[in-house]
Amino acid sequence: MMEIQLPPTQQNQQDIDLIDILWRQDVDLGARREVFDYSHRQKEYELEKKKKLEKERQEQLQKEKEKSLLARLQLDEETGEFVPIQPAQQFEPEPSPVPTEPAQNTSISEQESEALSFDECMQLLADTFPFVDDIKVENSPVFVAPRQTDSSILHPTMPDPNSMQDVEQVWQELLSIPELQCLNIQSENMADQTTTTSTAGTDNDNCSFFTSLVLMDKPVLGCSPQVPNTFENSYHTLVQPENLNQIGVSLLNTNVSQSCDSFCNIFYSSLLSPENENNIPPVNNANHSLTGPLDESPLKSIDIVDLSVCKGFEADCSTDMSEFPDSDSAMSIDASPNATSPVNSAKSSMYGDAPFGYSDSEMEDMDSNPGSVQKNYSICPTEFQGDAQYQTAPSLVPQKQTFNLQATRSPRKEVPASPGHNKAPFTKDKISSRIEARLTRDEQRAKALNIPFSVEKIINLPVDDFNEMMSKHQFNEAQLALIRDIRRRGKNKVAAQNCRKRKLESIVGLEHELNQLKDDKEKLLKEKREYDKNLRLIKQQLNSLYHDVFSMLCDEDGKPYSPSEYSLQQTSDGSVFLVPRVKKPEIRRE
DNA sequence: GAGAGTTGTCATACG
DNA sequence: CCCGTATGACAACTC
Repeated sequence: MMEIQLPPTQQNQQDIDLIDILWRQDVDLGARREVFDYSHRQKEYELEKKKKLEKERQEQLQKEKEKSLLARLQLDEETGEFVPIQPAQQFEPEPSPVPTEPAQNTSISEQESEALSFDECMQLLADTFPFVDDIKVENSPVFVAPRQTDSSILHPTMPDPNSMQDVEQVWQELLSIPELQCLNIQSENMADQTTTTSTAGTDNDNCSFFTSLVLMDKPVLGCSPQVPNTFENSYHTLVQPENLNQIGVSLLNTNVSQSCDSFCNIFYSSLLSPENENNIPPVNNANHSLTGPLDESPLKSIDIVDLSVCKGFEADCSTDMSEFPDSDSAMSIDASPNATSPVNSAKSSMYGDAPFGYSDSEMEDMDSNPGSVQKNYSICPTEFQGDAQYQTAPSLVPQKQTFNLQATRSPRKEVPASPGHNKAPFTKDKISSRIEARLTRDEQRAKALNIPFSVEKIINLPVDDFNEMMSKHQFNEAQLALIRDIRRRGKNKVAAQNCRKRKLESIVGLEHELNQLKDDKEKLLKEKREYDKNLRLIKQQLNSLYHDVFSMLCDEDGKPYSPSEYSLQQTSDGSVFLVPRVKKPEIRRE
């Protein structure tokens, strides 16, 4: 299609005629008149421009999110990874976001003003965060405040596939925020509380915030049809602090959809809370409303877990580890775990501490006894926060069970993925743990013992260089044993590989040789057959020649010689004689 | 679930 | 004696 770009000022009658002519030419091809309409295309161009702007806004917002996320992280010097700042550091014990004022003090007008501020908030959100608007308006009726909804503020439009993708992306990012992931743990604690404080201990109770969030990813998904009603009914009353307090309780006793409902309630109540109401900068407020109220109690809950479970865990670890048998290696020693590198802190994980004093073979024991080790991991969600965190309560997070199954199926790969650093559940950690899972066992062991060389170096350096390198560092006996074992195993591994390669090559060579010999044999047999054939032919010819010659011979009487009585014989000099046949056997018999 | 192939490891022999 | 290498045997894992 031809491109005609004329500013309206120059669009004179001649141009319009030209457009008409062109349109008539192209109308057979299905072109519509609008194609040639400058204003129409101008509109399209503006629409595209708008879309672009929206996209840019989204990207900017994502960047801001990442920034705020990074601000909440600190660099783990040991691993070089970013881990969330400890809850104790990051989250000062601040008053609950839930207002403590009695509900009766809140007048209807105040509620309305709050509702208006909510609308303002929504307006600001809609302006700065259009796809959030989409989420709220299109996907979740929960977010439409039914009584105060102003259609001019919330524009319900048909879901755009692109915006839907953006929505999913946003939710995934939300889920990757450590604080939100902590919701999982919080919900577990809630579930624990449920089992201890209430009698409702069904599976439904195990629905977690995490689940809610995941469900929000879909038809906001998991929210039951009653959600809008629930929200509608409780929208005003939710603003009251006592109801906010009840949210937690309702969470404990609800099923998945109800939990989702509660999450929505909390989400919105956080928007409505006075704390958030005061500082309204749109984007920040949006972020804060997502992370703020959600990240406090969960992390407090984690602390409780830290204090209760992990201490026991550490004790368990120490006893368990000390019970591990000594190495199978002759070079291994029974150095005590106390003789460890100062690098290890008291909080380092079992894999960080325990291996000292245990050679690689013990590590293998651990590898091969996932039950003895991984069980311990699984009871400490905050200390060991690789993928195993989800093992803490499989029933709580059913969608993770497939992963757990896989993890138990190949414990070898999984155990090493337990770096033992104090990490928060964070997507990045998951990735890194998966990367670690690809490390060889020796690499994992070397890492666990803080050996400063790469396994590759340990194995491949020449003896002199290796000894020189070793002399530059001070190692305890466990480390020395491990390094020697790594070198021995590495060398042997390569040797075995070479051996197999040679064996295969030898087999291939022998097969090749065998085939060649078979070919040769075939060739020789063929040749022999040829020779035999020729020989037979020559014999026949010779025989006929003999008879011809013999028949031409006559005695003195002109009679032919009888072949039975005479034969022709040739001497070495080529002369031929007629020799009478001597019946030797008869003579001998006589 | 059985079976073949692959890989890592160990034990042992040898140079 | 130590070290590296070669190789058979075994176990774990994968397909």
